[in-house]
Amino acid sequence: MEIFLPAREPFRFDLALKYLKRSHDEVLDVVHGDRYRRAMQGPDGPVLVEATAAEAGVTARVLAGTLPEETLACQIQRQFQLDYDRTQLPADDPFAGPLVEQFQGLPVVQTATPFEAMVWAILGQQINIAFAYKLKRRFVENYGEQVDHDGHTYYLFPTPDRIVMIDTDDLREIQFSRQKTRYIVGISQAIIDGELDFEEAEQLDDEDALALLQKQIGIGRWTAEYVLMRGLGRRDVIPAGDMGLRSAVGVFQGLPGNASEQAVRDLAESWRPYRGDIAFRCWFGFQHGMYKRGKQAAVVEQPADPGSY
DNA sequence: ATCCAGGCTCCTG
DNA sequence: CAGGAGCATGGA
Repeated sequence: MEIFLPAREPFRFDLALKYLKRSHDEVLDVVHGDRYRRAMQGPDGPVLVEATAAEAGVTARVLAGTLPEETLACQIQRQFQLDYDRTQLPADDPFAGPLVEQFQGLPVVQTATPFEAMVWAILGQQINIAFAYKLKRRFVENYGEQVDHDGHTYYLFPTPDRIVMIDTDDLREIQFSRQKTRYIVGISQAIIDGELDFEEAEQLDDEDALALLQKQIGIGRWTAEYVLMRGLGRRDVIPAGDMGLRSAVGVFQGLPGNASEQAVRDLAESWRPYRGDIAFRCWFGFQHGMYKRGKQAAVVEQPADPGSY
């Protein structure tokens, strides 16, 4: 089975893949050349799906297992925001403009599920990204179901049911801190108990959804905002407390250090209602060597060749 | 060794 | 209610 999914222009699948290639330790969103592959849960068990660029869109197919065509379409469409309008981003803004222009067509690449976004955000709290990826890799390889195809192993993200069964000492063993362990097991249990429901959050406006998520221990403002932005497709939510954003804004404003969270929020006011799109592009730019100190603030170079990281 | 990294909780004043 | 200490863990 193979289906064509049209994308609203501008859209660049290759840029999305570039974002996904940011770590060698990424084991969920696998990129082989120009192919995106991902294992996920289907109605009849694990499946492996693939997506590649096509003329004015994306082609999606199932490589292993079975999945209803509509489910496949929805998933890929959601992960790559194929139907989002990217023509109204703030092109004239001094900070956002270069990001809008240089990364035209880049969607806010979504995680396969909101749950995955939340766990990933917790893993990323207060540690460097490279190490966060290592933690995720060990976590996924140890506790995720696997799908073998073409001599390669693909992983599903661990489920809440599986996570609450894990001996917490085993998580310490793979270098999870006590807090991360507690937070991740906690939200897994909350999902099982129906206390935390992403479909419920889906129905709420940004403010209320953020408040709902923040009721969980370990989910502060940054994490909640991250989940809305990367897992629930909300375009106007920005994790302004983020170190990367604060650093980028600090460079932009010519400060000796990072900008404050408030300064990021203030600057982002003019990006409404696409603050999330700009924040994501800022991360992408950061990933590609923008925002180096010493450069004239508003001048942003053409992104350096990626793939090295 | 020292400081920092895609924060959070909890306790002060 | 804002601000900060304390936390927890590895990497540069």
